[in-house]
Amino acid sequence: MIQNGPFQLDEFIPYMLNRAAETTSLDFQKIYKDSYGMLRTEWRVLFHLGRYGDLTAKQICSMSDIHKTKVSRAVSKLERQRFLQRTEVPTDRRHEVLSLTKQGRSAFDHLQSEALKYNTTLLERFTEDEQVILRRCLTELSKNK
Amino acid sequence: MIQNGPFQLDEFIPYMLNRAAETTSLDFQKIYKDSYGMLRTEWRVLFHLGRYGDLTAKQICSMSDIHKTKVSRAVSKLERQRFLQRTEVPTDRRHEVLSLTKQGRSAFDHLQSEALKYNTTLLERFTEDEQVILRRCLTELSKNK
DNA sequence: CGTTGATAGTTACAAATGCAACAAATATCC
DNA sequence: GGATATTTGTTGCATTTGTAACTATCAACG
Repeated sequence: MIQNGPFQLDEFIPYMLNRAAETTSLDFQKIYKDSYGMLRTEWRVLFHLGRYGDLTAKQICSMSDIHKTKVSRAVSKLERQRFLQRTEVPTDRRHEVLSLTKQGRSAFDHLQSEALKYNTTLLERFTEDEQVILRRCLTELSKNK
Repeated sequence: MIQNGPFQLDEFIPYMLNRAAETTSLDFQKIYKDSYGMLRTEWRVLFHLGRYGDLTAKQICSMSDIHKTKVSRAVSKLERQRFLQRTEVPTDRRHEVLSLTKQGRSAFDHLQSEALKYNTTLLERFTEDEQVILRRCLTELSKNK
């Protein structure tokens, strides 16, 4: 009952990307969810702060393309759980610089090493050349033309 | 304030996959949302039926890894909008075979050609070899180990 | 100044989702 | 046959999300 034509659903790139993203994200989610009760957005905010240093919410939004309401809520929860703290910028009180607490830094260090391990298991199925191409394609596809 | 070490957040595969998936899915979503008021899951269910012919909800779940409650709700809405119809299987009345109506087939034909066009614009940035590798990687990464 | 417009971030409300419990039909095993 | 388990699909409820409206601060321009 397979239809004819050149197009195949299983080769539709947005669909393939979604499946791969869901499979790998849900898999890795177990780690930060079980260890720290974090949701995906919280993990990403933590990771941006750990990776790039202190940032404002706005900067995280721009870098990640996560919507500002999601970032706002993730920041609130991470603050409540003492993973980060806010500091008002005196020169412009609309901004708040976010920085990891000691506890947040420790969680990041742990999760970063877990992420590294997980990334390695994902990539070891591919050759070095394939890994380079995959990364290039994904970076390209993330750009909104 | 960039940290040291081999690992880079922007090379974390689940993160890169999610960004690429969101960018492309939201982009293509405009088409089926504006034309038919469909949500992502509804579009996917429609596409499975159009591509693979009549299926039960269970089969769609297995093929797509979409949760059965999401499929159940998408099927209800597609039925309400007359894009598909259910037929009880006499030999096993737990199953219901889903099939596209004339209207559902017409929507599928339209959206399939739009999807083909969109897919082409996504892939034309890459060489033939890169496309093959990308597809292989995504298929591989969709498997749960 | 003072009005207007832009920016950072929060919140209210409706919609979508995930989980667990559920109903109904069938399969299994004694 | 009959108790129990399994499968298919739906529903209730709590959580998460998206949109739009909102507050508060700053910028621009007369």
